[in-house]
Amino acid sequence: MIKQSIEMDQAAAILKLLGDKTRLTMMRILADHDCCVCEFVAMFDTSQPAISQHIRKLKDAGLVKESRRGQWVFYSLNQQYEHFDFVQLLMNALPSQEEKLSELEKQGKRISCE
Amino acid sequence: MIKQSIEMDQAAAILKLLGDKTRLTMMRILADHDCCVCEFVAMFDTSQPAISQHIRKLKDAGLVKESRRGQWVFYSLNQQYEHFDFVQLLMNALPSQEEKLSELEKQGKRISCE
DNA sequence: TGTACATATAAGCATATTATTATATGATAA
DNA sequence: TTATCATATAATAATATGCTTATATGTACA
Repeated sequence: MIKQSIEMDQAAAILKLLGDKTRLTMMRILADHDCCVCEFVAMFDTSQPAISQHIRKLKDAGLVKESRRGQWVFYSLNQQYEHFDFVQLLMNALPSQEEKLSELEKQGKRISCE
Repeated sequence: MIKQSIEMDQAAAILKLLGDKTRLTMMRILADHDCCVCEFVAMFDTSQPAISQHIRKLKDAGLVKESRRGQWVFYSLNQQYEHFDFVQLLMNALPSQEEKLSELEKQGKRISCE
């Protein structure tokens, strides 16, 4: 088995993207479940355009993929991403962000998208 | 055994630091051997002050530690760093940078510091 | 078709980042 | 003690980043 290793500039680019608390948290959440934009907006203390712009960076880099479901746009980790295993390794080293979602649920904001 | 998990803002801060090709490569090299500043300067295609400033960021964050040996300043990974295991996990996922050092050796620049 | 909701994009601004040049500091050795 | 080498710091300039507000797009539904 050949160990396909990531190159340094690619790794640096990924780490740079993940070196932002909002994006990193989004990714960690997506590692557990798909999420729609409005949930992220409710979850983070920032504006909808800011969220949208963070997501776009992740999408442009290929880390996440989108799927529209009616009015809503859901995002998920892109398992076809060239360095998905590298991303996963990282996500596994981070604490689950379940509370973020349960908070939403408490506020009744989770279901609003489903 | 309690799994001491890193917090998201700390993780993001580390990833941000490592999200720079020069710093990331430095760290990967240090994961294998201590290195002195002049070696880094010879290795990367950038100025001595630029290198010095990158190292400072890593040092300020606690990721590396310095030790002066005569005229030279050597750096090494700080194994006492609170999130050393997180850093190591990352380094292990990256390709060895041995060629960078062997290039130096070829040019006779490696020994210049020892 | 028009209104409402979800999301994306554009433009502008404040701040952060990184490199460069010039200079300072610190150690060694003649 | 002065010259030299190694490294750090300061000042500055160019560029990147991330936010905000305003607006556009896309979908659903009355």
